[in-house]
Amino acid sequence: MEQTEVGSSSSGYDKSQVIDVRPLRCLVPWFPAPPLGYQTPPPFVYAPPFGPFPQGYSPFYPFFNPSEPQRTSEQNYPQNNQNNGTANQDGGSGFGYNNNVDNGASPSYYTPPPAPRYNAENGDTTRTRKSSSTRGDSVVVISESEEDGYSNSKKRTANYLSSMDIQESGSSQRSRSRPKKIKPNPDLKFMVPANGNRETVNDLLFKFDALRRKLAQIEDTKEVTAGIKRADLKAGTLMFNYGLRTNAKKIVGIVPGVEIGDIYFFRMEMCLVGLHAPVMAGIDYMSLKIDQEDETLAVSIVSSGGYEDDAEYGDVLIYSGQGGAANKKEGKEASDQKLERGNLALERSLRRGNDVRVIRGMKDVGNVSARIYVYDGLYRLQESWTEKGKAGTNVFKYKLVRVPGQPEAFMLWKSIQLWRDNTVSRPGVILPDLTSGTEKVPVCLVNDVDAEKGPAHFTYVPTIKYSKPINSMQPSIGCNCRSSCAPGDPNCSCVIKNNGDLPYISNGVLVIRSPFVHECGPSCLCYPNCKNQVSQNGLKIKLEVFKTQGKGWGLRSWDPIRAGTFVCEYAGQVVELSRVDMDEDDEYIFSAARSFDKNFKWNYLPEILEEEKPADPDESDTTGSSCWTTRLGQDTVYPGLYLL
DNA sequence: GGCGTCTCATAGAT
DNA sequence: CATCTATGAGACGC
Repeated sequence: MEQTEVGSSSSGYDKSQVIDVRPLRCLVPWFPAPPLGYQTPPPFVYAPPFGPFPQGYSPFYPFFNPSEPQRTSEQNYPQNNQNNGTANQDGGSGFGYNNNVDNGASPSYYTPPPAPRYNAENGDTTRTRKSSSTRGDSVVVISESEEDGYSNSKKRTANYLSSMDIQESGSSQRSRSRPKKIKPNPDLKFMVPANGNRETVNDLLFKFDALRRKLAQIEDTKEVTAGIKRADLKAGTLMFNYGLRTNAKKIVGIVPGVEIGDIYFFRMEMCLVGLHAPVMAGIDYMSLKIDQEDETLAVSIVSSGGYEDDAEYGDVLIYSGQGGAANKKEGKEASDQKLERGNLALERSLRRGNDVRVIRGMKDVGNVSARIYVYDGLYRLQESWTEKGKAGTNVFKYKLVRVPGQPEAFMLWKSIQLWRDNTVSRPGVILPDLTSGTEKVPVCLVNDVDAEKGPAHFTYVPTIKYSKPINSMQPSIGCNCRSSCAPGDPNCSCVIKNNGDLPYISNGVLVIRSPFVHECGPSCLCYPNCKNQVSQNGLKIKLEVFKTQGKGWGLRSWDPIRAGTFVCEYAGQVVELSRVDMDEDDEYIFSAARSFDKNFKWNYLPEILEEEKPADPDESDTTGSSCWTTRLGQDTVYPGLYLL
C-alpha cells in the first residue's frame, strides 16, 4: 500500500489501531432511551470518531477505545423497589425469578440477575425455589439434569441419513428428500458455558454468522441452481451438533447474556443463545412441576407483525395463537385453533402471571425482503379471547403488556420508521444531504444538541484524494466473463485473484476478511450486475453526520447493519506525514495505514467444515490496509470500510 | 431412554 | 410484490 502514513495525532490517542470491529447487534446503548415525554427522539446509532467514550458507550466505527466497558444486565433496570410484601392477586405462585413481584399496578420493576444454573462445587443438579403466595407457601421445583456446566451435544446420528438411506426406507411416509448433511466430527469438542453470559452469547452469534456466510458462499459455488438455500439453518444445525449453544435449558424471564434491544437477523440465532428455542414456531413453552402438578408455561414469543393490531402502542401486543392454518401441500383446510401446545401454555401463563419474553420481528426497511428481530424484554399476559380469523375459523388472541421500567427497544425502531416515512418532522436538521447528491443515498447533517451549524472547514469528498499520483499498482486486466462471474471459474481472472471464490455472497455481504477484495471493474466484460461489484456501487446504508454530546461530530446510521456489509469508502484527503503540523490539534486526521488487530476474531469454524484454517492475513503484513482494501478491475484501489 | 411422527413459520427463489 | 416450498429443533407418543 502506498497510502501515506499519517501516524497518531497530537491528541495522544493512537488512531492507528484497528480494534475488533464487531457486528452491531444491540441497539442499547447506541440508541439511548429518550427522556420521558420526549416524543421524537433521535434514535440513531451513536459512533463518535474517537474516544474517550462515556461509561457504557462503545462505538462500532473502527476508531475506538479497546477497553470498552461491559454493561451488565442489571444496569438496565431500576433497582429501587424490591417490594417484598405483595403477592399476585390471582393466586398464582409468583413463579420465576421474581418471587414477590407485584402484579403490575405499580410502575416499579425489579428483576434480580438470574441464579446460577448449576452448582459446580457440590454437583447439585436440582434447584429448589420457595415462593410464597396468598394461599401459603408453595414450592417450585425445576428439574435440571445438566451434569456439568457445559452443554455438550448429544450426537444425533439418526439425523444423518444419506440420501440413499432415505430412498430405501422412506417410500411409504411423507418423505422429504433432504440433502446429505455434514457429519459432525466426534473428535471435535467445543466447550461453551451452559449458562450464557454476554461474551458467550456474542461469540456464538459471531461464529454463527461467519459460518453462515461461508456456507452460503459454498452453496453459491455449487452449480445446481434448484432448491432453496438455507445457509442459516445449515449453520445452526452444525453449531447444535457441536454443542455450540448456550442457555439450552429453558428458563422463564431474563436469559443470561441476552439484553433488551439485542438484534437478531435469523430465527436460528435466537435458538443458539436460548432466547427462543423453536426454529419455526412463535411460542416457546416449557413443562414443569408446580405443587406436584404438571404445568406448562409460555416462556417466549416471536411476534412477526403479521397479525398485529394497527392501533397498538409499543408496550401492548395482541398476539395470535398457533395452529389451524391451511396447508395446501398436505390438503389441509383451515380449522379452529385448539387449546393445546403453545396456546395452552399462553393460557396457563395468563393464569400464573409469569414473565414472557417478547421478540418483535419486523421488516428491515432499508433492506427489502430481509427481516430483523428485536428482543423487546419481558411482557405479561393480560387477557385472552377467541375471534374469527380471515379463514372464518376461530383464532386465539392474547393481549400482552410490557413490564414497565425496561429500556426502550422496539419503540425506537418504530420511531426510525416514522422518520423514514417522513411522517414525523425531525428537529435539528441542518442539511438534508451534505453530499449534495454525490452519494446515491443522502447523508444528513443534524445537530439536535446545540446551535453549531456544522463542522467548520469541511468539504464532502466521496473518494480518496491523493496529493501525489500513485502508480505502484500493477496494471490489471479485467475478466472476460460474458454475463456474471461464477465462483470457481478457472477462466475468470477476477475470481482467480480472489482465491477462486467470489468474495461476496449474493446479497453483497463480504464472506471473510481479506487484505484485498478484488472486484470486477470497468475493464471487465461481465454485466454490470455481476455479483463481484459491491463497494464501487457506493453508499447503500443510511448514514448521517451528527453532533455528539461534547465530543464533536460523529457518524451514525439508521440501519441494522449486518456483519460483512460494505459501509462506505474510507475517503478523504491524504496528507503526507511530514506535512502534518503536530502542534495543531486536528482531531479529524487519521492514519490511512493501519494494521489488523492481532486479536481480531475471524472464525467461521473451519474445523467444522473440515477445512484447513486459513492463514492469518495480517501475520506478515503489519502495515497493511486498515480496512478492507478493494481493488477494482482497472487499477483503481481504495480502502473500504466493512462492518465485520 | 430411544425412535418415529408431527408441528410450526420462515428465508429465499420464482 | 405475491406466491411457493424446503427446511430443523423440540414436543410428544409409543
